Amino acid sequence: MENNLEKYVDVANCPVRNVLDRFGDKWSTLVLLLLNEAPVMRFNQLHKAINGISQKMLAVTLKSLEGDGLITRKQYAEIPPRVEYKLSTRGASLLPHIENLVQWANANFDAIEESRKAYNK
Amino acid sequence: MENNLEKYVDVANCPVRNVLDRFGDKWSTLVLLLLNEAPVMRFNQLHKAINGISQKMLAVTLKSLEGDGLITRKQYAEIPPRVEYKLSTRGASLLPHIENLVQWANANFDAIEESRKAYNK
DNA sequence: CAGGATCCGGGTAGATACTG
DNA sequence: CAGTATCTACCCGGATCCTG
Repeated sequence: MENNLEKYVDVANCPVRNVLDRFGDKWSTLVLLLLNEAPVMRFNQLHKAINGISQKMLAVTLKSLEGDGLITRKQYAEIPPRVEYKLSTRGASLLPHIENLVQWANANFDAIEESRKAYNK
Repeated sequence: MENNLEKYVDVANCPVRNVLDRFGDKWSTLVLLLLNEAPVMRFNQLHKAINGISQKMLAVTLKSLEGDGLITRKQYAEIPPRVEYKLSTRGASLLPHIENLVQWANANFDAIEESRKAYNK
């Protein structure tokens, strides 16, 4: 049993953590879910759709997702510039799992809220 | 379509985010995965098993998980004190989804690493 | 339009010391 | 053993301004 747990022990080098950290951040899942609803989206479209995100964080998030190959970025040589983001195959393969979590969260939200209240009372 | 996205828009009041934030943190998933491997675990057992976590953060994480009803805490009136943590039914219902993510992460880790290298070059 | 650069404040994790 | 208390440092995110 002790050995069984070793695989989780080394947080720094854990591949799971390394990957999960990416969409455990504040905005990544949101972007992925949005890109799953539309075929492509532009920067400002995402910016408007995600209430509260700053330009900076959207840019950072998109870069991170692009760097991981979860989304693709297509830039058109036009003026004004146009950039389209879409889910990659890899990103699409991740999405069902995220949606499962979303469903679980929705299904358990009320109960969890009650637990929290009872706990903090 | 615009309306379709509204549900993700309000980050502050989003139930999904509200729930996902809890185990999107640094340690929660790790604790849940560990508690899934053993029937019960004590504080120091977890502390040793999770390399790098501080007492404080373990305590905070356990409280949060207990507050959400994902784990249960059982304290024995002994000296020295003994406290056992175990997965609750609710926590157990969440775990399959986490494990799916873990599998996905493991399956895609190498490819993602390559993407990152290529991207940062 | 799609970002980049910079500056700044607050929260959060970590270290350390202490306790029932 | 199983935590709490306090203090500090750092990082992340937001705001603002600027640009190809």
